[in-house]
Amino acid sequence: MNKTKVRNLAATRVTASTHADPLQSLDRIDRAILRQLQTDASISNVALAAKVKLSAPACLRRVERLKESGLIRGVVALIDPKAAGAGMLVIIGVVLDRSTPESFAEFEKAAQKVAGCMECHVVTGEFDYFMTIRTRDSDSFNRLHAEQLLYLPGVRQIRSFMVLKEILSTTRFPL
Amino acid sequence: MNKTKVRNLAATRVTASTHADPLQSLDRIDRAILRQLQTDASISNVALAAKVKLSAPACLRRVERLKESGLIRGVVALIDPKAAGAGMLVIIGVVLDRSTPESFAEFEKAAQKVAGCMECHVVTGEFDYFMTIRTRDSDSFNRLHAEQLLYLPGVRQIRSFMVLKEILSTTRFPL
DNA sequence: CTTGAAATACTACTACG
DNA sequence: CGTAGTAGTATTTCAAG
Repeated sequence: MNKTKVRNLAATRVTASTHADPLQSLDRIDRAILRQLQTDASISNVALAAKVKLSAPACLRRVERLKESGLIRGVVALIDPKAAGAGMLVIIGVVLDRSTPESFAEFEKAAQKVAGCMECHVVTGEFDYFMTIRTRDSDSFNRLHAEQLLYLPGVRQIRSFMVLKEILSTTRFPL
Repeated sequence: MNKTKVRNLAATRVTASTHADPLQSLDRIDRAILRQLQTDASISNVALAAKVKLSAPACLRRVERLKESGLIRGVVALIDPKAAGAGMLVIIGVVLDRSTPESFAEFEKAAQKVAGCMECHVVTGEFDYFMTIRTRDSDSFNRLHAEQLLYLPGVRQIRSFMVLKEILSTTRFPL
């Protein structure tokens, strides 16, 4: 009885507050669901329900609540880069010529169109941007570098850090 | 009839060769499937089949083949970091004291245990490693920095690049 | 080796207690 | 939240290209 009350409260808080720390308002079961779905979301709802020791409808309701609350941003298939012929990863530090809003906007617009660009972030420190780019091999990166990166607008300097070994690369979020 | 021949060839190559460029051996339908699943894998198989203009069983077989071939590494739920109370992203460049195998191994082992560490790569250039870490805010990062990062084994220097704005962050692979 | 149609088994989903 | 019932889906079988 009391147990039920606590669960409802927890579930309500999720949908209510998107800010603060929504993670704190998740109970043990919600966390177990998120952990599982972050690892393998192709699991069926009944199997998931069994894992978290819940009935199927109750489990489904929680999953849908987590999606609607925005905590689960989406469910996607991950492609193995190496198998897809893009085993090379390069991290790029970019310094712009001028630090004007126009300069930044122009660069960002162009950067998103760079083939294989997976990430692009504005950062503090000695660089203006960090980008990560997936490509096939050093030849293809060299081509990309010469044909696209060097022509990005307003760029003063580009420093490339070739990734020799990927120790860790996860989409999983610690709960 | 020629069309069928090409498709068969394509499908065979996928399961056969994991190297080379498996993407080249995928036909139009496989690419459409991958594009869709990378965007939203929560779609039902019948809906996916309709999108790629195929019968449900045929579509399901292709999806399973793509999984078995390793091209689809997995299907996962993505959590919104901000909603999960980890809206801050920091990129860290690490320089080790000594460049010995033991030194690298020890660091890598410890780095994977850092709370919120999403990526860790060995790189060429002025750094030995790049790591990306998700955390709540500057306070929590400062704590992490003082309590964990500074105690990573064999570290000579750590340079932090705070991410001010995430322009692009995708798991989607260009096909 | 693939495709699509039909049949079966299972699952998601709804209504209700 | 759980139980029971319904609708829809995944999955297998099989015949055909």
